[in-house]
Amino acid sequence: MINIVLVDDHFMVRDGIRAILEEEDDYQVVGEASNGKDAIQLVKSIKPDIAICDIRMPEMSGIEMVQKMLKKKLSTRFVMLSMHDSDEYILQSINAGADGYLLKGASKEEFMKALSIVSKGGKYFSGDVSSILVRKIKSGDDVSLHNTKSDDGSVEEKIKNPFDLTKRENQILRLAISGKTNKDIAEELNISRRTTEVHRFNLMKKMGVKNALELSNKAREYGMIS
Amino acid sequence: MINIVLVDDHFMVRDGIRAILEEEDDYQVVGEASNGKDAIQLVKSIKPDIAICDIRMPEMSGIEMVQKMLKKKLSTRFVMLSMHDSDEYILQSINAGADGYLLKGASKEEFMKALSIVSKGGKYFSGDVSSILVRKIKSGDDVSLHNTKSDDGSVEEKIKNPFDLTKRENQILRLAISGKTNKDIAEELNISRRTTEVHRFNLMKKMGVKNALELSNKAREYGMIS
DNA sequence: TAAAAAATAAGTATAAATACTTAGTTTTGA
DNA sequence: TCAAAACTAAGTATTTATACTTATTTTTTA
Repeated sequence: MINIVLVDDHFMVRDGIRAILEEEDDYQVVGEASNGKDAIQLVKSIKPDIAICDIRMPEMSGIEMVQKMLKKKLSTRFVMLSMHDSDEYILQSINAGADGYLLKGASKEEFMKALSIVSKGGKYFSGDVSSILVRKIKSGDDVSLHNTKSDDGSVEEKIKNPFDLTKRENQILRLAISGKTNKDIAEELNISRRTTEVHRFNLMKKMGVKNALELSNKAREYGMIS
Repeated sequence: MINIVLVDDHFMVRDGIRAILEEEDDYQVVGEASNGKDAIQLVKSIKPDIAICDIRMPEMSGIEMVQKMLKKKLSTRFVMLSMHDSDEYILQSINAGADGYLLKGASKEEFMKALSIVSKGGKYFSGDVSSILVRKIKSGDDVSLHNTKSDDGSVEEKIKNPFDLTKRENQILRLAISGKTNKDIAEELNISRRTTEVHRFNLMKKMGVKNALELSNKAREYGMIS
């Protein structure tokens, strides 16, 4: 019997997965959580074989959650669920140490296959993940698969911040994306307009974009906002 | 017995709702569809009491679907499901003629309450809908609750196009939002940069925004893109 | 506490966006 | 078919963004 915990803020999704798993003899749902914090407590106490986790959740993302849990060296394996077939989510999930990545629109068959593989110690990532990895590696990005265990806490920062933006840059990114001009931002942060311009220039360079719209789109693509 | 059809591209959500409804004696799921086109055929042929529809779906949005179906004067009532607590989705749903609006994160209790009300001929909209309506009305927006039945096909246009943008303006909106400059757009469309500028100026005025980022944000907010 | 990183802000230039107006041409729908 | 709407594109002016560099001060952290 494989024990499973469900982590998703949408009860309908949890119920859906539960319904599927209840039809299977080898699996049982032993717990549910609707947010990352509860999930951490739950997984620590009941130590399921697999935790199926939504990526986008209020407060703490599924990816953050997985990282935090893997630091605790639990035997639980993590399968991420996502609405989005996003390169970056898949990469972040791999880097965070997840053992699987599934789209919510996946078929029941794919879903069960993934659970079967992961429960046996394998890894399953939906979509054409290998092509994503190849593309990323070709583009020169460092797709290091060093699973967690970084002796410092730097991974955490990295995940939320794929481009190594500083605190100020992040702040200005958000304001810029909301439609504020450098002048507006400068006033809001009580700094010079020129300073704002420099921060914006730097963060755009870091993210490899050439105007504010691309910045907005890339930030969205990489899940850096909302 | 209340017959229900589920329309959602995520099978897990469909299964979740099915699981909830199977616990209830008064409800039964008589059909499922994963896209708008299939749903229209399904609803036409089996005429359920209620169709529970996701808003965001590939090809045809749930809102579009509801409009098309209401033109056919079916007795089926529509409850919209959405991940987003968006003013505009709620308004669009009301305008399209939906009888209910629920968030996917709603509790089982709220969900059942909504179905009960709608099945009895009432309307249920989750969240503080009244405050949204008040706010919209105060802001001078025309929140006309004329349910469908417009003798012409104009409603359809309106829903997708809350700001009465022309075809060209819409085209340029999309390109502008993707990060293209007026020059890029002009080249792509084989028109003068000045023409592009005019179109952009006009559409920004129509949408009441003062820069490209606000344009992007508003277009997203109003579900005009992806 | 010294070195690295981050934040600050100026200079200089160019490109692009924004804010309109006017006006000719083409499409379209009643 | 003919008026309205849409598309086209020019003029003019101002503001803002982009693309850097250099350099000082402040904050972090090893």
